[in-house]
Amino acid sequence: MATPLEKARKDPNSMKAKILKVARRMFGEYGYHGTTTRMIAKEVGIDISTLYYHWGEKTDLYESVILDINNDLRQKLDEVEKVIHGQPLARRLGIAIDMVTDYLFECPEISNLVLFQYFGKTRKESNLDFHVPDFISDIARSMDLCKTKESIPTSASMRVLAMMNSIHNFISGENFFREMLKLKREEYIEHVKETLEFILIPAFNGGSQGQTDINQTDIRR
Amino acid sequence: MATPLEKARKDPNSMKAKILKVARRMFGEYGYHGTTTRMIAKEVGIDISTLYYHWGEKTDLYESVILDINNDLRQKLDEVEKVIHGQPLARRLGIAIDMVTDYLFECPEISNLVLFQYFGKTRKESNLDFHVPDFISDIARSMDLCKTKESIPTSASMRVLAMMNSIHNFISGENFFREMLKLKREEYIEHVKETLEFILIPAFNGGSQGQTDINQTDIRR
DNA sequence: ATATAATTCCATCAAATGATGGAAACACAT
DNA sequence: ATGTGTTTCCATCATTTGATGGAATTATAT
Repeated sequence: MATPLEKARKDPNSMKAKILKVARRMFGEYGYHGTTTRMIAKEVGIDISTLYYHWGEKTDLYESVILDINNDLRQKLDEVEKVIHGQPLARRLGIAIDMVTDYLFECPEISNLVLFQYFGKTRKESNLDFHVPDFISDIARSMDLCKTKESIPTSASMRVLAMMNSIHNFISGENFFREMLKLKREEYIEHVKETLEFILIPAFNGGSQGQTDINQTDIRR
Repeated sequence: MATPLEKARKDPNSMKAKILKVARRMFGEYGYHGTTTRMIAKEVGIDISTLYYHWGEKTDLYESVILDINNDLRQKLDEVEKVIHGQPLARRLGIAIDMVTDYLFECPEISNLVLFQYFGKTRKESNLDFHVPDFISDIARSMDLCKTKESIPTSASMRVLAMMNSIHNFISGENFFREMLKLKREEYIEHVKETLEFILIPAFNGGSQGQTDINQTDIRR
């Protein structure tokens, strides 16, 4: 109950929670430098100083936003893991894509912020942790990419990153891609799921079957 | 020979070209709002007003940067297409991944800016075109996803986007991912190629072979 | 009802930022 | 050398932006 973030999470009707919610969306849309404290305050309908009263500096608010969405995503992935546990791999993947995609389309700011974290720089470097997120190892294990949660091969981490990013890309890029392809929201979502299944399932579900006669070096040279 | 961009491309030693080069990198790293005209000018080693003299408003410079990287990327993809033409599909993919990845690791600002275009918003909306880039249809045809360049199925466009974005992700995310996985640059690049092959080749190279007994609805339900 | 603490807003600051006018410096043809 | 057009920099503006002090308001406990 110490930090503002914990207070916000405890009472979703509190002003802290309202601000956090708006801040998530705004930072997600415009990035750190693209979002001003005034934009957030205006959107919430409060004075800018009220925002500072609750969250302190802009960097602190941003940091809380990052912690918050990481927490939400983690929770969702745990939930998914419980549902797919014990199923055969292809089915696990299919369900996971379905659930995660639906969830992220409801909270697109999560994908936005995750990608900003990965690809963007801030003028003043932040001191947020750079360590391999827990959920990456969890997913890796869930995808049969490794046995124990402790020793994850690098290639397994890379594959999980590729998978997660593919999903985030389509969520974050909805505005751009959907306009480009002239699709309605529902159509787009359906196409996203179809595409993700097309790309991901063969790879993780024994994709080598289709090309056993071609070795790696041969492919590139 | 009319626009500043054309002048800059004509003479790579001109001040316009120098500024453009730095602007590409900076906008790529920090995004539109994260980059100030002063940052660019300082990095070039000129006064800020010299920058304005050559490129006008910040938005104009940014627009030129976007046009420039799209042009470069397009050119590279044409080059790749010529090399892989006529090869069997798996090999085409392998070579394309290899070449494109190498190129983008040399010009990571291209990936950065492409992703910013897709995922980020600017406070004032830009008037840059939203149409399906030509190269998407070219790639689609090259991957046997459609017959003619004119009628591209939506799913084909989606698959091409998924493929391109997967590559961009690893380029743009190098700082974050490489630090996270404690890899040297060369190791990282090699892992990226391996991962991209792992993910992409099975899907486009008849990935259905491994799961012909599982129909779509079955996978998700 | 009154005292105390928590919350909100108004006014304001200092620094950062986009942008420009005009003087100096430079290039170069005649 | 002189004149012309180009390029560069210095000084300066108006806005925007992050941030804060302090008064006013509201909630809460006694």
